Amino acid sequence: MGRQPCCDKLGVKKGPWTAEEDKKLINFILTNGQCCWRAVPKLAGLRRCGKSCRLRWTNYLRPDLKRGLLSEAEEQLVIDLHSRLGNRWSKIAARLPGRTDNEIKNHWNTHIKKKLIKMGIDPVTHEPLNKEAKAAENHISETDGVGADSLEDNSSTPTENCSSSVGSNSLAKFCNDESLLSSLWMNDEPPLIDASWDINIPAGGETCNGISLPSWEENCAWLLECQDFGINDFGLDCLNDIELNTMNTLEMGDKTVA
DNA sequence: AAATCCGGCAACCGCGGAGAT
DNA sequence: AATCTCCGCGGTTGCCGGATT
Repeated sequence: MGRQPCCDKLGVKKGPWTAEEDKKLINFILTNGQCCWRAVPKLAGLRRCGKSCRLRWTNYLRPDLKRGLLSEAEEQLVIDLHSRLGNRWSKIAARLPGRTDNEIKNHWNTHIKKKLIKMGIDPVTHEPLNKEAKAAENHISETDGVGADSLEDNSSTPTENCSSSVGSNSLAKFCNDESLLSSLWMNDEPPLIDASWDINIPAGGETCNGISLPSWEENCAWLLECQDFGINDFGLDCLNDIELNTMNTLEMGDKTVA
């Protein structure tokens, strides 16, 4: 049907985002919330395509993002979810507060995959590698059903699924964490964080599934540190009082810490 | 110290789904 | 029902920094 490009390629900037662009995007989203991404670049004064803005926001600028390496618990959760959902990174990410699909995907490809292979587990099927080889020898196509679609079927309990698919003690241990897993599999919809993110910033230090959520202040602190610009540099003249107070508090807090 | 290699991660690309018309 | 538009997802690419030679 001849799909149109997502944006006018002419005059659209690509590549790494600058601090200035980040400022503009943050400023715009905080002021207006997330609206039509296609319109964002124009309204925010950015020479980017809407898609790029959305990606930058969701993967990097969102204040509810956690930064840093995945914890052991998170990693195990990713492994377990992957064994059920396959490469549905967004679904997996929805169950890990403060993590993005891109982050999880990258972590999977760079760390977890290797880890599993080292442990003798096939990162695709989550079956022991030697068993896989055997199955391949016999041209058994049983594993066809282990893909993502079959995983949609939540008829089996988490523990059943775990014990059958894993040769890893640590993963099995993790799967026995009933409180965590039950909350994950109570229903098809993920708890808490699947709802689209909006400007309702948590007060801070909350937890979800035993995994601590970063506070708005922590995230902003990270942002401000990394971008190496202060609140006043943001040019957030249009922020409302609450937002400005929050950020000012943060800035003061940073100074006391430092 | 310089060159090369390699791993990690941010960002891009293209496709499919969903809603609107 | 067909078409259009937008959004979100997953795969892939390419850059950057650290490790190694």
